[in-house]
Amino acid sequence: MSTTDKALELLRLFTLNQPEIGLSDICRLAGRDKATTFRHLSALESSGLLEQMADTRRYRIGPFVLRLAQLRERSVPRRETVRPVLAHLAEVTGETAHVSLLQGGELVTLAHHEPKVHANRVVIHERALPLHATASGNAVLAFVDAAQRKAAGGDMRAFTDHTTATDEALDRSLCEARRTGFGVSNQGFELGVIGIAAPLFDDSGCVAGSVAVASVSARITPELVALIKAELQQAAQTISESWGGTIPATLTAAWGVAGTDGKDLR
Amino acid sequence: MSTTDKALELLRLFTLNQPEIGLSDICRLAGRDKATTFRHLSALESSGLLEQMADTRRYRIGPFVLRLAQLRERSVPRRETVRPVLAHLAEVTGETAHVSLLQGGELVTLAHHEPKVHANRVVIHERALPLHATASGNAVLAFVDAAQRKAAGGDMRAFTDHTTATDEALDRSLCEARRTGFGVSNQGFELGVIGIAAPLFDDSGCVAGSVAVASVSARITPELVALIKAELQQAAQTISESWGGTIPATLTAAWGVAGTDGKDLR
DNA sequence: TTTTATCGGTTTATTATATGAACCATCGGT
DNA sequence: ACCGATGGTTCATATAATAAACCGATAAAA
Repeated sequence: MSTTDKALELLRLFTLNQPEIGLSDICRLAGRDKATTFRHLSALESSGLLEQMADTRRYRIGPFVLRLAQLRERSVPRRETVRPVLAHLAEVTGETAHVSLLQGGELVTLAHHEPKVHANRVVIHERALPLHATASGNAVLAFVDAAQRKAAGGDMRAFTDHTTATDEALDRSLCEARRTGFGVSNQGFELGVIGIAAPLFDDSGCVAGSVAVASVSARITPELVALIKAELQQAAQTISESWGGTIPATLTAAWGVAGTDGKDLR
Repeated sequence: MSTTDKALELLRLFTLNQPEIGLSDICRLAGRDKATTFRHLSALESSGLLEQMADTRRYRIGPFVLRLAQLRERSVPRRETVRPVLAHLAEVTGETAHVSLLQGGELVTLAHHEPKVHANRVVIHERALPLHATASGNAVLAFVDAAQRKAAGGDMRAFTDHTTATDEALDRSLCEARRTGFGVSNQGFELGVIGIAAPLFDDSGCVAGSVAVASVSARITPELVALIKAELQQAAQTISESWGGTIPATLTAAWGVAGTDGKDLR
């Protein structure tokens, strides 16, 4: 591991709970020598990545990161960060993958990718997705606050016989989504289509959208569901990170324990 | 210079005009060896400060900066970053210093600092400052867009005989502010008080407020004005940087040529 | 087709830099 | 005065950074 790596690792020690840390604490947390750590900190400080408070001598994240973040936000469109992830998702699952963004209470599709392997595949519409009837919508609703959840309950049109068109049915579905960490829609939006979705988070710390795989129901097997869920986890992780967000601990926990329990889907 | 410094310097090469750079270009821009630069870039990439685009192999600012920036914004209140700067400003000039924020067309005082040396000093009011009549207001107005400038022209109350209370007078004053890089109010808000102010910029790239020194007019000398201007330059630089902004080139140029021309103030 | 130039990346002997035990100065509490 | 923290510094030693040369791929030029 290079010295630069070691120095940059120190940045990870700063968190919302502990945004300012002194030299000795940093040494303890990093398990490193004091002289070395001091040099690392000095380097980070001289670059503006860290700054030292004059009075307490503690260190905290410096102003330079703001400039870098601004540059990142202006130069890297979200659609582009998502594209390679969707391509991978579609390829390994053999199904259609898409990412949607929660904008003003609506779920709009940001990008999608269709697999090459199958002749019959799910085609993504460009209009807004109904929150109550889709896997993506459920994945998002399961993690928004009560106000937004309630707002979504206003218009619950039944697209098929399977649509969760009542408040009770939707609540059950969301509860399940929170338990497993995935939103699922078994032909609730379109007959013959099963969707599985994971929520996405951005730098605001809130749900920003979802990544989903829409499969042809005839092809679904427990193994495929397990594969899709595993890949969705990975994809949600990657995309959220590239948006400056983090997957909440409750969600990773849900993913951890849920395992491969897609037997009841068939 | 440490290796970490050298690696982190590379981050400065990325700009809005050139947000993505390839290895060879980075070498040229930094004037460094290719192998070395590659190692530096790899280190920055593995930490998430940079990322490499899979297709073009070029590098750009990575997602990790978003997390750091979020942390910075949440944990470092603007008032606190300003306090030590104001203390220094008040001490070396012997006059009252304050920072104001442009919020919704109003100029509100964020923090102020009074010197110990003088018995008679300027006391800062807590209510919003009039944009047309104060040095702070002029410093800000000189760098906002036409729409905001026009909006400020709506209410131009005359606080003293010296207030720039007409559109023409204000325009002249703003023109002068753009030329010298400082907003000045000679007893325009309060009799016996001369204010000198410099604009502040944040990560949005726009004027975010101003830093100002309010002096008792009886004490003003050309030397004091020169000192105040020099210190204000420094302060504006420091504060803007800590807010993720940069002083525009036009402003540094104005500061550069204007020099010490406070003779007409007395 | 061959040639040439450029790209991103890798190897390796040499050299400069990072490392950490011991040390210093300072502070707050007993 | 002492004790145990703190942040910071020194210097012989060990380790990691360096840069010339090299590799393979790609693309335009001859």
